[in-house]
Amino acid sequence: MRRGDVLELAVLGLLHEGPMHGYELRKRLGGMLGAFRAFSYGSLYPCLKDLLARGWIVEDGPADAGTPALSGRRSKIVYRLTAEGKEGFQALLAEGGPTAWEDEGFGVRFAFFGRTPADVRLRILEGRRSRLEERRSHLRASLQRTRQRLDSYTLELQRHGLESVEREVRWLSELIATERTEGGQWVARDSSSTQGPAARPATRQPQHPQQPERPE
Amino acid sequence: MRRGDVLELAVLGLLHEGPMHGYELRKRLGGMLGAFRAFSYGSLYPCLKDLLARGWIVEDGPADAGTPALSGRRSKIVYRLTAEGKEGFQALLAEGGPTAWEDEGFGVRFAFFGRTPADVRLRILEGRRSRLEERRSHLRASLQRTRQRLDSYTLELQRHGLESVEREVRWLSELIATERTEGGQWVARDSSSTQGPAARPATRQPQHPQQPERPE
DNA sequence: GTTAGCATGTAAGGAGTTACATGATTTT
DNA sequence: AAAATCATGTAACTCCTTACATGCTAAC
Repeated sequence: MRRGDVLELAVLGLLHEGPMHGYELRKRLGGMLGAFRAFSYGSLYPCLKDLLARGWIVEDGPADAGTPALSGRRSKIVYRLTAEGKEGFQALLAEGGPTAWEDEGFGVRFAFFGRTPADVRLRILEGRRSRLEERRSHLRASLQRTRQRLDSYTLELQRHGLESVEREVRWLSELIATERTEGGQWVARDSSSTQGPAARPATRQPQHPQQPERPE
Repeated sequence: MRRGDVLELAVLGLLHEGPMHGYELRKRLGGMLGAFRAFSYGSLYPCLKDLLARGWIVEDGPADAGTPALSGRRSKIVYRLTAEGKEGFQALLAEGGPTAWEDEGFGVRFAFFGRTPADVRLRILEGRRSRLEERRSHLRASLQRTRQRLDSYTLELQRHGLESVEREVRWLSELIATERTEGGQWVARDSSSTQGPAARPATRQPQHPQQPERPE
């Protein structure tokens, strides 16, 4: 059955912020990346079941300890991360496998960079960048080849795609540079020290001056 | 069984350029959008089987009529689009359902705009744009809400995501403007008249003159 | 003559969605 | 007291990938 990497990672990451029940998790999931699709309950609940079975999370007594009026009966099931869960989360993050450079896999991992050791962060950013550089050269080659032979819309699509990829590569390069200079030795220890390097990577000019694009 | 919209559409679209066998189709599929993932044979061949059963494509005698040395025995199975196939293709394009505004669904449809009636093109572009505008306002709201409370990486991710979406909306708006002024009444009639409106939408300076390097 | 690449398939399974079924709580 | 929304789940289905199985043809 093996639940999906992305969803599992996201759930574990969110539960670092404190115990939560399924419904709430799903909403937070939707908001996380903005563009991230919101994982239906049909995926979420089975995923929670798996994590429970593995002992990475446990059902909690009402974490609404403050709120009155729900004494004996509880309709919410609140999940809390266990020590094993935290370990598993770190292991998944560090895994770096091919899933970590793909769009979604990268997105979730980046979202939890605040809890990720510096070396792993760098590895993921660089892996993602080379993935995109591959895509870029593929697109460039395709544009060269087909220059004349293709109809205008296909061309426009490829041109726009190429621009997007180039933009993303520049973004990653900036982030990597920042990590290299600032983020050298910081490592997460526990959930209270949620503080990475400075907010924005270096200075960000409106126009990208020259940037020879890092040919490989 | 109902094969997937995207793959089916892509196959039908590609076959408009002339008969092709599976292996070749798969390669073209990979190149189409550049970023488009390359659909494994495990999806492609069953899809072809479905289309065949529906009568939208037929097996052709060796369309390598020119090449010698493959007389009686053929190892390639060449597929050709039927009239029903062309009709079905147009119907799928025009469908406009929610799938048409999603990333992949939009991508394929755009790639075949050269064969799409002007009114359908406009509808798809506008649908896509409002989809992205939704995403944009969602992201903006999220950024407002969480300004302080979130760690720097999550913030940076959302900021970058928002910029991407805004860029995409501008692109679509340019395209829509061009369609409105130039592409008024053009409609595809048959596969020979593969010519939409002018190549690039409106004016777009060649800011990056040529790609000098092209690594790989 | 054997490796490499072309070419066609199938079976099993992974990852997720939709649609459904159910009940509790809050709002109107 | 009805309607909305919160909350939890399951079964069936979709779409696609991986891994396998097979044979042809070209190149070295």
